[in-house]
Amino acid sequence: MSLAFLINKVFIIMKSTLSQRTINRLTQYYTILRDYFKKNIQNITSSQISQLLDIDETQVRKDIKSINCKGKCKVGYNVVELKTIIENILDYKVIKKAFVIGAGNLGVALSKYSKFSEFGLEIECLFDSDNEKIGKIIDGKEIFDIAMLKDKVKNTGINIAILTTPNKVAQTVCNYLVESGIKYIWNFAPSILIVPKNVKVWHENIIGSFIQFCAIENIK
Amino acid sequence: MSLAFLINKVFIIMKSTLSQRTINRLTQYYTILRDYFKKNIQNITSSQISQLLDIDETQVRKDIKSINCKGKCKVGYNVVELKTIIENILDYKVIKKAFVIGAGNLGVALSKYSKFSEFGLEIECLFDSDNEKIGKIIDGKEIFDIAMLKDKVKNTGINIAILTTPNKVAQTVCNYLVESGIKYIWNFAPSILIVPKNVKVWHENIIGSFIQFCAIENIK
DNA sequence: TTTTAATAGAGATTTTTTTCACGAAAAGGA
DNA sequence: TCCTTTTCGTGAAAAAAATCTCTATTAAAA
Repeated sequence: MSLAFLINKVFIIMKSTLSQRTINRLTQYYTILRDYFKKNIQNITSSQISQLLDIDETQVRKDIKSINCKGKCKVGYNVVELKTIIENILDYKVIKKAFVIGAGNLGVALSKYSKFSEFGLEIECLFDSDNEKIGKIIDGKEIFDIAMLKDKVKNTGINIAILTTPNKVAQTVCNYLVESGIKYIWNFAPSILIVPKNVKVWHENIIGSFIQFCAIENIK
Repeated sequence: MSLAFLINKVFIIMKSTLSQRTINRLTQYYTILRDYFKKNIQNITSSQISQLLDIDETQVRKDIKSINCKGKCKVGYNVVELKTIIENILDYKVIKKAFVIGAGNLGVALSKYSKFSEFGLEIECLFDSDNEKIGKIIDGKEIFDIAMLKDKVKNTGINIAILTTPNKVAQTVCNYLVESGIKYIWNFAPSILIVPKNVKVWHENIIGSFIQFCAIENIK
């Protein structure tokens, strides 16, 4: 049993015991850590994180403890160490290739978004059904006929799709994605998709998120 | 004391007692209700919602109870009624005007996104500092010099900004937004913004959201 | 060297959220 | 009309999460 195997095993065990909420907060901490890292700041305290995110100090310490990162009294946590641990636990550096489905405004914007690669997400290519769009190149990524998806899945082994089609065709396209072998769907359409148990959907309900913001802050 | 006033008061009281989690789930229920409404389905049961969203049945009923919507045994909830109540509580139909800051790919995509208006969000115009972009029209909305923001805030009374600038200038631009009178910032840059207490920020950390998806589903 | 102040860590407590279990209502068939 | 089944409604229990309190550590000042 190699060391790498053991370490990987530890990570798997740890990640599985983290609650969704903790994972969410870790991504928030990570944002700050990137920033501190860029500014060459070496240490960060739980109260600094706490103030920036409006999260209880003890909560921050508990989260950090839960990923086995040790802090130093009077100093705080080492920025590089904490950042690296979060990267490893949350697989920030593992390359995840995906297809963008729908070459509309959002699909194109996401395909051009260079930040993704910093976080391990690489867009392989786009798919659309519009003949006007098929064949065009977006930032080095070709737009293919959606009919070719099945082959592409087979040839590349990629099983993540970023769904950016209009609402009304979302379920139809989704069914086709499933049929083509896609296992993970990051859905930007504001609709709930029905999929088999072995396919996972993550809803990125942007407008719903804004409505939440308005409701919580009572924006009129 | 008018009826409208009383009703409004009841909504305010109710909204303030709703937890963030409940508000989040209500936006999810709303997505389904829109869909059922379009398909002309008249009733929906807690177990249908529960199955679509993988949320406990009782939880769904408790949430719906918390907004004073009554169901009927053996029938479920009236789709139109429940939809309308959620719309009223979460202000789906209240028009909220906003500025888009940054006319890059994302800023333009959001400005062109026609769905927003269905949910009460209207983009007034865009702002950028790039002379190449200033003066152009995106879907009927002009791109202005960011230096003009202060005046625009004063003239229109709009106090919501959708921040889509690159990370490295986000805090600088944010400071300028605050100075210009913006009170609510919907931030798409993956960085935490420091603002005064009277300004509220809502972080839409898209890539962080994807990382969460990967971590929770253990995508490799 | 000693003292002080800042900060992590850990256990206990409280609060919130979710789930369970059961009663009541009501539609539809016998 | 009565029975059966479905589904809502609700109080109690359980689980999870957040917060509080106190202790231990350690860097830096006295």
